[in-house]
Amino acid sequence: MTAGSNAGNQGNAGHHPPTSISGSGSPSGQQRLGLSTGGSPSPVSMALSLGFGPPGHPGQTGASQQSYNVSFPGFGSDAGATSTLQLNNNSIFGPGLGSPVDSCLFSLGTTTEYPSVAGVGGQELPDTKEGFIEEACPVCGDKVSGYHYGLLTCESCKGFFKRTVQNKKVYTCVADRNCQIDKTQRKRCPYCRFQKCLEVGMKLEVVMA
DNA sequence: GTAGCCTTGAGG
DNA sequence: CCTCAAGGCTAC
Ligand SMILES: [Zn+2]
Ligand SMILES: [Zn+2]
Repeated sequence: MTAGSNAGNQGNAGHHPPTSISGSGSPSGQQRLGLSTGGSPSPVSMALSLGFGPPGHPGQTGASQQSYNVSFPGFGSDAGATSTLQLNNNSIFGPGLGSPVDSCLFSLGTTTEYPSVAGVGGQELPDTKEGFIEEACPVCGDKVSGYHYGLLTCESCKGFFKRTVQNKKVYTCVADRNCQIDKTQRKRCPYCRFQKCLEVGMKLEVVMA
């Protein structure tokens, strides 16, 4: 459970939990994606299954639970690693938010990979000694401005994530929910952008807290 | 709606 | 007092 364990952990009731990433150790241990291709230069070939519980029925008791199921069946090391993120209670996609989809399955081709983040080759951790060489936002690839909602992201994605969660915005992908999120295309499909935000590990609880 | 900049406030 | 991140503000 590389991801499941720390999916909703860290009682971030306070403020800065682990800010001691300067040079050693893991920041907050937000290594949720089973990208542990330790030794496997495998490309990003995976199929993500986002399983939304309640499709958004008003009859629901307010959608007490929200679960994102991310599975990676195409990984050599971890065959079929499944990460489950469970959001109890205040699910953003609860009452007012009709989930755009019940379940969507999109596959990222071999050529489909993140901008320039360590991503496949490693984790989304800063890096060795000199601060973070990887100053690329894991979502859009823009320059990182600092830690936002659990990981290093750019200012725009920080604001986007904030706006989305706080105002409980609902987006809809006109395509097949597999839009490429780029710095220049990130405005194109907010749905896929937000999905990538979650996929990358941005924490909803921090915003809703 | 987007994104840069500023303010706030806790923790060290 | 300094640092960092959450969140507010606002020009575009
Ligand atoms: Zn970004
Ligand atoms: Zn899309």
